[in-house]
Amino acid sequence: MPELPEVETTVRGLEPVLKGARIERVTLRRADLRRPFPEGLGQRLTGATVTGLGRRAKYGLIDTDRGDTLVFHLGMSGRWRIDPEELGKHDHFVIETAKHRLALNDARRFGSVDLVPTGGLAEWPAFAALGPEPLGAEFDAAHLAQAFEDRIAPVKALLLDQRVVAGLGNIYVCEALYLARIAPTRAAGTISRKQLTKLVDAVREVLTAAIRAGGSTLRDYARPDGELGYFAKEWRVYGREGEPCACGGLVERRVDSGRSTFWCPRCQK
DNA sequence: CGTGTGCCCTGACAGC
DNA sequence: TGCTGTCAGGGCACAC
Repeated sequence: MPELPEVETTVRGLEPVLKGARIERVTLRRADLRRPFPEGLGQRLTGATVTGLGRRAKYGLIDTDRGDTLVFHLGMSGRWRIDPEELGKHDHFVIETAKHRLALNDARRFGSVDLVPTGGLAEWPAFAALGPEPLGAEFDAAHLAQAFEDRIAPVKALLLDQRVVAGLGNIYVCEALYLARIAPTRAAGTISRKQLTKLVDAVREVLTAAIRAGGSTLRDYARPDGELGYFAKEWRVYGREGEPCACGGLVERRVDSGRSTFWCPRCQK
């Protein structure tokens, strides 16, 4: 369930297990995910020591002492399993240290793994065009005003555009728009500065709360059969079609090119 | 360029 | 150990 908070949760779960550890063995159990694994990935990682972990947008970062960063994306169904008792058919990429075995499990294989020079991450093609981190100082009303200027596209579509802001996905965009009382179909360029400020606050609030809730799933992540999912009970509109909103309206759902949007037409304008 | 659509892949459900 | 249809957090190629 990987949007920014889930990737952040994943990275925080991996950190105590990987940081400072030497990678003793790497196993590729198939040739690709969304794309082929990088050439020589196993050799290039084996023997390296993990110096730190991080996150950019929805990508997890594992830095090594060889000057390379392992960049992983969880796609739709990816997750790391820590010390699984046995490997399953979707455990495609396995890293072993002296103490632990980590398996990147991804049933739908929309995820990816890359090895990028740490110093060149910012220029790496997938990162070069990314917008600011939504929890960082660069993401503010002025930034959105510039990104939305003269745009007639629905605000939801622009918030999902990683070039505008990096890390939001379908769920948290719905949630943030709800908190900001902005209709997802609203033409982005017509939103007032005051509402943009509210939207920035809403994005931050939703993500922060989700990361906080994700913290409670860290323990689960550390289990071999770790399942996710305490975030769902905090959703205000996502997955709640037909349920009452606090304003007295009913949550509606619409589908655009196969993707669901949930919102309350009564209080989101 | 901006905008909208469809596809990659597998599994979980609901309904029959 | 049914079957079929629908849906799922992302990202990208492509058409207009």
